[in-house]
Amino acid sequence: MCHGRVNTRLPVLERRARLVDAALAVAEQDGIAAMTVRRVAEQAGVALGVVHYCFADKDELLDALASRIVDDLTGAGSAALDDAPDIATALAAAVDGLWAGIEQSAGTQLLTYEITTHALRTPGLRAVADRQYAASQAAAERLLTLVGSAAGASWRRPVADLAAEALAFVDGVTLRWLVDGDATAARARLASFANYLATQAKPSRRRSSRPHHRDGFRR
Amino acid sequence: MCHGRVNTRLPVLERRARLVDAALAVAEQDGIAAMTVRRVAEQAGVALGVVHYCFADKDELLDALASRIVDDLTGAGSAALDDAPDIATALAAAVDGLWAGIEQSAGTQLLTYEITTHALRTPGLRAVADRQYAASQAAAERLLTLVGSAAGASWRRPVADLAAEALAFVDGVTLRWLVDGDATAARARLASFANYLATQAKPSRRRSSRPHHRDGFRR
DNA sequence: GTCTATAGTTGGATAGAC
DNA sequence: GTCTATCCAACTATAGAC
Repeated sequence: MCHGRVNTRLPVLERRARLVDAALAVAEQDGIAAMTVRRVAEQAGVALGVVHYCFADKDELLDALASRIVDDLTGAGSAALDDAPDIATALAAAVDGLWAGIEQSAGTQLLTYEITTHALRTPGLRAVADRQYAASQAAAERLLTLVGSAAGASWRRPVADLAAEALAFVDGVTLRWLVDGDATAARARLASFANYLATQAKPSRRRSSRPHHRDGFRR
Repeated sequence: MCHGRVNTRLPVLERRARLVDAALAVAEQDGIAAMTVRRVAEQAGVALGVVHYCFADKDELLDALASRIVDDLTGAGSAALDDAPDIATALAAAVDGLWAGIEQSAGTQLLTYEITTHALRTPGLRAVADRQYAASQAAAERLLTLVGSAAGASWRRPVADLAAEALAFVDGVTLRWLVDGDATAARARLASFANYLATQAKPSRRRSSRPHHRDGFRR
């Protein structure tokens, strides 16, 4: 007979996954401080003890939650970019996609900041914060590389440096948006930074649709 | 008879100030979650009940703490800038001073992010986050205006916009520095943003403090 | 594997003595 | 104004029944 959809008697890994789902739901809604073992158990529809059976302690659950969020966020941001006539167009498209993803996940964004600060305060969770930034940095580098190739341009400075700067800016803009709720201003700020980034690229291959060429001089 | 230095029988306002001091010490050290009413009372050397006598509840104490931090941080950042030959020099000096202030107050910086996220999660503390950003925005505008006049330049775009962008960038750079501890990279990122800001200014008056005019022809 | 029951802490808040 | 004593709620974690 089929194994059915009942919640009881799940393999541990499956149970862990569902508990992380529950933890995410609670933390997204009411913040990291509200994510207690009790509420997670309640949200998952299991008894309190089950959580402690699947995770050594609360920190381990939080660690798993952080990994889950990192996977969700970096996985979502990897949509392909269409070819673009120039770097400004490609950057605008990238910013659009990026901001759309951010705007529809406000709770998760806020939660990310909460997890970062909490990890910095908790000795045993130091690796969590490192992982968050390593993943974000990698995603930013991937996106910039994609933008470059979509526009047929290359970057004048190391992509890692540009990605770090872009990441910092997006972080700051997002945090402020969470506070003031002004999405229009946030988008304008991102557009402004995209303008700056455009000055950091130079055409590296001839675009088929661009008859004229402009000479490159350094800085 | 003098009123002495004993801790007992203080006027309420003085007592409140000392409790905020204590709250700041605790929160800087161990984070906002560790800032319990009990620990604050202990740190201040008073009984638990005293805190509840001076503050209606914990949120009111936290509100006062947030105000205190905002005052400290924006007050510290208002050092005068010397006259500078050009905008790049003025910006470099401003960044130096800004970063020096940030680097020597890591605990407070982290605490600021914690307070922001906590305020966003707590309906009664919404005003706290708004106040933080209003003060930061004002300080950033003040600094940029100062930079402009020190270099005898004016900004091509509204100072408010540039300040908001600078604030976002500094926020993001600071948060990442708190995670990875790489002050050199942080400074490099700020310097890079200063370069961008320099392109947003144009000379508006002849420098007067120099008898020899090495004047600025724009290369 | 899952549940109930409970131990053991810690925290916010208040009442009432001094 | 300050302190002690106490209430009550919520939390983490574990032990042991099923």
